[in-house]
Amino acid sequence: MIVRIDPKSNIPLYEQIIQQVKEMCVKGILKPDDKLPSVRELSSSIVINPNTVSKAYQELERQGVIVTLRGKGTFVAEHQIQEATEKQVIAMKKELEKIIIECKYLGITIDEMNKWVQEIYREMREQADDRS
Amino acid sequence: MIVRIDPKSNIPLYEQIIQQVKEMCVKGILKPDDKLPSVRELSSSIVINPNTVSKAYQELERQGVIVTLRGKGTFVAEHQIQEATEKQVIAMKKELEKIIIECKYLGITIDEMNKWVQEIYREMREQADDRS
Amino acid sequence: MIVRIDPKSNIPLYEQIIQQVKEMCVKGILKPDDKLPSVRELSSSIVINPNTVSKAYQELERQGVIVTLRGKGTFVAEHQIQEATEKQVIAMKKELEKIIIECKYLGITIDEMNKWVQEIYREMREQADDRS
Amino acid sequence: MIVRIDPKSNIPLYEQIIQQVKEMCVKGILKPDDKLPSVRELSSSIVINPNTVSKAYQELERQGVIVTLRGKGTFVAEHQIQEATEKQVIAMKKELEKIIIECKYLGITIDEMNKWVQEIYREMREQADDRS
DNA sequence: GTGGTCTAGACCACA
DNA sequence: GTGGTCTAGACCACC
Repeated sequence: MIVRIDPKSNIPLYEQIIQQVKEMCVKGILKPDDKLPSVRELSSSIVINPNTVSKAYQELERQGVIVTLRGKGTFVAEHQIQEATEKQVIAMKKELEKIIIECKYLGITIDEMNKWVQEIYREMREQADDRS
Repeated sequence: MIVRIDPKSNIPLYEQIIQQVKEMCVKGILKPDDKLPSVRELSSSIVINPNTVSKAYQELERQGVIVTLRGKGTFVAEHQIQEATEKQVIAMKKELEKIIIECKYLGITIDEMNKWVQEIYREMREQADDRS
Repeated sequence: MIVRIDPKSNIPLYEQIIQQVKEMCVKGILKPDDKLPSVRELSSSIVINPNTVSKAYQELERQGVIVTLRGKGTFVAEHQIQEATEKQVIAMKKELEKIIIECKYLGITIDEMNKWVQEIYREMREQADDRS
Repeated sequence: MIVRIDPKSNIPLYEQIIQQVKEMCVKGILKPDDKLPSVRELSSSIVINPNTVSKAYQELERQGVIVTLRGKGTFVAEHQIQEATEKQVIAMKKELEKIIIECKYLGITIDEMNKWVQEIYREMREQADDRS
């Protein structure tokens, strides 16, 4: 499992890890029951503090993305479809609106954005298929 | 101009102001040359520190959304479509991907997201038309 | 707000803080909008690391017990009645069963336990009334 | 003797075994002088490390729940009602309070909890009667 | 070996 | 002033 961290980003390191793990799960690069690198392994491989990795793993577990088996390690959980709460839906919508407004200012058209969405979705499907 | 701030949100107050001003500009609620409330007016109306409003205005001016004329006040700038740099495009794409992944985990389908995009765009057009 | 920590307990320090804050909220010692001591204040008053207090506060916020206002501090949230999920109900039931079994081994009768429950409940009501 | 282990639980495996054995004793599924499976038998049947089972058995013996007769095997001990020390009583009370507070936050009423207690007690009696 | 917790101390953004 | 993040390094329980 390859994780790429940008220490200059304003996104917290642990958040970057969370996002990448989720991305890999969605894209099928990580499949249920796959073992994640141990806290120490990952922290030394990307040269950050073990605590930071630990925090990321704990949050991922809280979200049900991974499970930790005592003394054995950390594993990708079974995919479970959650039911989004209304709050969460509103939040996502707001996020989307934010992006659209930003794109408008950057002169990016809705057509371009639609193309991106298709791309992203295609990538998710393809990679998932490759591995199944 | 009505600004709604949520002090409990994890989004910085000054960021919330920036977003709302930009949103109003894009939706046509604020038009070029419209006058914005002064820092003191706005800060007292939403009960936050004037420094926070000031910071928001400064950032908005830096982005070319508004202009301040010394002694006259702050006004909405002429809409100028920027040319997005490659970095910015990649950033927006990444943001979009992040949302899509998140929605996937929340059980929100791509169709629903597409509907949202249509909604948001329609809202932007309609309100802009009302005012033109 | 007085917090008592037992560093010898096998319960994590941050957990002890969480429990005590919740207890004080339920008993009415802490009321909505009351300000909690800052991370630094509390950590120095009970002589533990600020990170530990921070972790407790973050978890409390995640649970909706408290809210943090950026740069202002941490406050007791409005009481909101959650809807327990089935999983949570089963977990609580299991916990209760565990205690009952343990009590059985210790020769504690069900009548004694019932008395405890009454006591605990009375304490919660009384203190809440005192403050309202 | 059927033991069900959840490796994903945050409760240590050896603790889960202890709890289940005690539960079965209290419910009358296991009676004094009943033979328990050997460490190897149990460890292979629930697919965990023999050391873990061994640890559980040792702790159960320490608590006087079971006895091991060298060369013969492990057996359920005579039920002996202990005299609870004050420390233990306080600890159980605290545990109970913790649960009640938690339930309060989950919107579970005291009436519901009382029903649970009745249920649990009934189950303990019935199964004990079946076997006597 | 694994993850969980804690300390000591630092820097940063926010208000 | 506030909380949020991160590092460096330690100890512990569990398997």
